[in-house]
Amino acid sequence: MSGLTIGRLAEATATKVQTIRYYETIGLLTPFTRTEGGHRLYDRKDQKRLTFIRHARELGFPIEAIRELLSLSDNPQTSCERADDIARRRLDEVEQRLTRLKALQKELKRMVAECGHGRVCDCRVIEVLSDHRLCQASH
Amino acid sequence: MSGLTIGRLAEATATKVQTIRYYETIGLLTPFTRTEGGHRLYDRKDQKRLTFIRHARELGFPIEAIRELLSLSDNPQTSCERADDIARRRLDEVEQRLTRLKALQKELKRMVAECGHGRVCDCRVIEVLSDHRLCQASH
DNA sequence: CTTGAACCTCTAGTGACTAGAGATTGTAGG
DNA sequence: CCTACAATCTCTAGTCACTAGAGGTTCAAG
Repeated sequence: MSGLTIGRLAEATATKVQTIRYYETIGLLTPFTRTEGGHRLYDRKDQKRLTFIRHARELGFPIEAIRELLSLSDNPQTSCERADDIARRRLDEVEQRLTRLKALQKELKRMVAECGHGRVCDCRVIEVLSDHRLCQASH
Repeated sequence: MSGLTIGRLAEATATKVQTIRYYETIGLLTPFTRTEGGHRLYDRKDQKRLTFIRHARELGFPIEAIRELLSLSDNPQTSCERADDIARRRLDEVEQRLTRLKALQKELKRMVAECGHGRVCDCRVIEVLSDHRLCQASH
């Protein structure tokens, strides 16, 4: 009997069993076959595909982008312009988030640093939250 | 007739009408009264409360944390230790995300930079996604 | 008194999983 | 061959913080 069970595949790719099944329901990853009893069986190709999916997810690509990247990957002769495009868009997003998070970090740091550890009525954390004008960074 | 309608409150706080209603269903913000016909009416205190909520959301505090911060704010004589704690936890989260996003940024930048704009079979984007070992940063 | 904007409630959808119930299958040991 | 029991199956619902829309009612201006 060749093929990995869903449990083994989950182990091999550090993915939860339910997640793998979820990818099947949304049409991202179908097991190459099933046992007579209905258990899923995956082959090496499936495993590679899942690795690709997980890696892209780790980099924060949304499922729909991954769907497109997979279909590009399945057609190696096509131009890689779209892949490039998708990656660049993701990079833009990441950079926007970075900018925002840095502003948040600054503000939170200041709030925490200025808290005198006394009562709520004197608390800088509560005070700043009540009044945006007390913020220095824009967020 | 005193008080703001939901629409005016929405305008004043740059919040969507539905979002304000949502905050009511989860018990975060109740209008101080209603018209005979059932329309919500908000007062200044409600507006301040919503401002607090929105500001905290902008800083990424989850609703449950905001609920607690609000109740602290309503009891100014209590110690601000918890408020401090919540803010510090949020700061930790933000810093963790920053670290991760910086790693993603690095990896995506490299992917995009190394793409030769040719065919998919030679595409660095696709190649890196297929094989995590090609990544330099851990993510 | 009419018009039409603003409001009402209720339900369902988003993204990417995650959790659990209740039933079936696979496999190792006896 | 039988028995445990782990692993798997399907199906449904929950997560978070909204967002969108249907279908109906109220309010304010003219």
